[in-house]
Order: sequence, then structure tokens, then C-alpha cells
Amino acid sequence: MSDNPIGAAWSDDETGTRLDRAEIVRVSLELLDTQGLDTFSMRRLAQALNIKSPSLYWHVRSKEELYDLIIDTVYGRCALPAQTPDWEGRLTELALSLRKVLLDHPAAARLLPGRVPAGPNALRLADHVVGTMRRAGFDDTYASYGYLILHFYVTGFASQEVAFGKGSAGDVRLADFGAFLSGLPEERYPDLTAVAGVMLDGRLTDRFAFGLEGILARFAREL
Amino acid sequence: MSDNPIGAAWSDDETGTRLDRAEIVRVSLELLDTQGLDTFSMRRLAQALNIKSPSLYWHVRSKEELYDLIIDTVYGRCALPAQTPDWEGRLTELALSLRKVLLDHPAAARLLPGRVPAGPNALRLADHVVGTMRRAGFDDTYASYGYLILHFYVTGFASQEVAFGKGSAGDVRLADFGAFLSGLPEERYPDLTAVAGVMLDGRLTDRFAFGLEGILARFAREL
DNA sequence: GAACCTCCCTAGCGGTGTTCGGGAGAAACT
DNA sequence: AGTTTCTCCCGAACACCGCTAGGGAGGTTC
Repeated sequence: MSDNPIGAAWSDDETGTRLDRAEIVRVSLELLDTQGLDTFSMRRLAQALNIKSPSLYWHVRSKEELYDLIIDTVYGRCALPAQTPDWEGRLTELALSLRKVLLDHPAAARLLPGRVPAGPNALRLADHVVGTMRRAGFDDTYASYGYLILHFYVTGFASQEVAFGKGSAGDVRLADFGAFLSGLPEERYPDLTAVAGVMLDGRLTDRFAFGLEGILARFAREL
Repeated sequence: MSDNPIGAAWSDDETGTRLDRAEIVRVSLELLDTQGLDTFSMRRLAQALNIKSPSLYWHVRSKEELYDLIIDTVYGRCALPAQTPDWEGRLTELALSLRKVLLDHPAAARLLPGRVPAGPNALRLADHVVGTMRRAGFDDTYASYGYLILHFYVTGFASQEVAFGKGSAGDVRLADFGAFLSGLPEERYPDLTAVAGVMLDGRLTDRFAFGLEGILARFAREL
């Protein structure tokens, strides 16, 4: 009956596809991307799935578990770079692409802090980082350093970025914050107000890469 | 009547002190430190203050505003380092002490991500960072780089740290996470499981300082 | 004495995550 | 074929949440 074009059309329009965790996460992410985190609730999610909210708890233990699933799905959208001997370049590429994925789903990125990334996709990513560093010559201690510091840096940076408001070009803009700083009393915050202007036109990608470069260079010194 | 020893004793025990925003924030922080963020609510806070929850809204516009006040109070506990020509040392000291302050109030630190630090204490800190870098010879662009990157790094790191659970010595322990990693299937995450052991005994302060060192060194190259 | 201001109250609205018990329908076993 | 079991969804309800409206007691100011 799935060959039936009518049935197929119906199942496309009316979400006749069987409901499972993957579908729940998919719709959740869609809802988060379009409506934001603040209005997200189990009842709204259920409504989007043509279901009542208690039914969700058959598939998911709690809202927290759902959040974990959502986050790991986002992690899964981050492609692992190809295996090249240039460990520094690979880690840079990985960090940049993970940040980009997180910024593509700012509402989901807000879920990140306060959560330990223990899903399969996050672990696969962690394993890749550790493996890259070990194969580059780092011992186990520094390899674990590398994973933790990079993880903290990327997720911390990204989650802070979304706090400043997302811009149109996929890059966060500091316009509002810059304007706010400009309006501060000059005598109390002389240096802040002085640099408020240049904060306006900053591309955070550059600053992210700048700090990342420093961290990786610090690791390179230990080789 | 405040001279009356009986009245004084009563006002000590029964919190007869006048209620203002500072007192509200003080009790909020106390509640957060002892009970955690998850059980914190306006009703519970009101109960701890011997009032009913609607009365809070006379002093505070919303729960979000209260959170802002709490966070800025925590920022206020971070002492600014003395003015020395060693900008790198000063910023290191500042970053370390800010992180320590945040980890001293883990529940409050969880409020940090998703929030722009616009309170007076946070701004004073920002001004100090920017001023330090400008006086060290950085131009306005790099000074604003410095503030943003350091802010993102410190707050991101700290808020991620509390997610991994706080240890007794004021330093976060990764014991649980390390044990979790050890239990993973070796064939799927070969490198992660291999380094799970050394993750156990890691002091996150060292890793925090390690990454910080790299970031600051990257800035030093631009001088 | 009247008007105002400060600060707290009761009552209640609309929402939340979550649990409980049940029930319809498909599947599996006897 | 009948019975049991399993899957998945539902209605009702609980306890709690942030927050608002309206009011009232007590002090301060004209």
C-alpha cells in the first residue's frame, strides 16, 4: 500500500509515517529552529506531531532525555574531517564546523551548557579528537586535555554567541551590544566605551578562530 | 526601638531588616548554593524571605531580571588584580579568579550561558580587561577581541565545568565521566576508552590555565 | 485631615512537566 | 479460533510554575 500514490500522498501530508524517536527529534528540532526555545513545550511538540502530550512519554522518558536526543542529533550533523597528517588543520576544521552546526540551531545550542555530551554522535566526535591527537604524537594525558579544552571552548563559545543574538548571515552580530556599550557613561567605563565602535563590525568567526589558533599552538609546543 | 535588645534580637532572628533588592539577591544566592537551581522558584524564594511570591514583583520586574541581578552580584565577588605592567599575568589572574568565583556558585553559573553580562560589575570587569590590553599596546580592535574571547572562554569553560559535577575541593572532578567512558565499547570508541583512565585524575584548573595560556600567547604575538 | 506613597496581601489565570489508569488495535502464542 | 500480550495513544488530573489584578494597612507629606 505504500506503492499507492494516493496513500503515499496522504502519508506525506498527514505524517502517516510511523512515529518513533527519530521523528520526534526531527519535529522538535524543526520547532526549535522556527519558534525558539522559550515557547517549546511537550504540549506544543505533541500538537505538532498530531498527538497529545502524554503519548510522548511512551517514546521518551522525560523532557531532559528528549533534549539529550536533540543535542546528539545536532552533533550528528557535524561531519568528521578526512584523515590527514595535519592534525592542527583537522582539529581547526572540526571545531569550526561544530561551531557552525551549533549556530545553525541556536535554540538547540542553548540546551548545551549544563549537559554532558554522552550521546553516540558526540562520543564519535570526541573519539575522533582524541584519536587525532594521539596519532599526532600526544600522550594520553594531552590527548584528553585536547578533547576537554576544545569541547569546552567550542561549546562555551557557541552558546555564549547565541546569547548575543543571531545575525542573518549565519554569523553572530554584536550590533545591539555595541550600541549598548556606546551609551554607557564614559567616565565610569572609559575603555569599554572607547572600543564600543569596533565591536560593532566584528565577525565572531574570526575571533573564534583566533582563540582556537592560540589553544592549538599551545598544544603544538608540547609535541 | 532598634536599640531595644529584645527588639534587636527579634529583628535578627526574624529578618526584621528591611527588604530590598540586595537582600533578595543575597537570599537567592544562598538558596541557589544550598538547594540548587532546579528547585529554585519565586514561591520558594518568597518563603525564605517570609513573604508571599507576588510581593517579590514589587522589587523585581521578573525572574529574568532577578537572575541578572544574581549574576552581577557573583561578578562583583571577583576582585580586580592590581595594576601591574605584566598584562598577561594580570589577565591570567583575573580569568582564574573569575572562574573560581563562578565555580563557587555553580547553580548561579548555570544561569550564565544565554545571558549578556550587562550589569555594572560585569561591565567594570570588562572595562578592566579592555583597559589592560589597550595600555599594554593593543589597538582597540584587539582589545575588544581580548575581552570577548576571554569572556567567552571563561564563562563557557566554567558553565561546562559545572555540568560535569562539582567536586569537594572546589575543583571539578571528572570521576563519573571517566568511569562512563571506561565502560564504552572499545571497538567503537578505541581512543576514547584508551584515555578514559587519565581523564579520571585531571584537575580542570590546569586545563583551564593551559588553554588560557595559549589564547594569551596568541595575543602576545600581535604586539 | 486629605492625599499620596510604600509594600505586602489574597485570588486567580494560563501554562508547565509528568503520572495514572485505561482502551483500541495489532501481533503472537496455544 | 480464542486468548493473551504487546504497542501506542488517550483523558483526567496533580502539583507546581511565573505573573497579574486589585486591594488594603501603615507611614509620610502637603
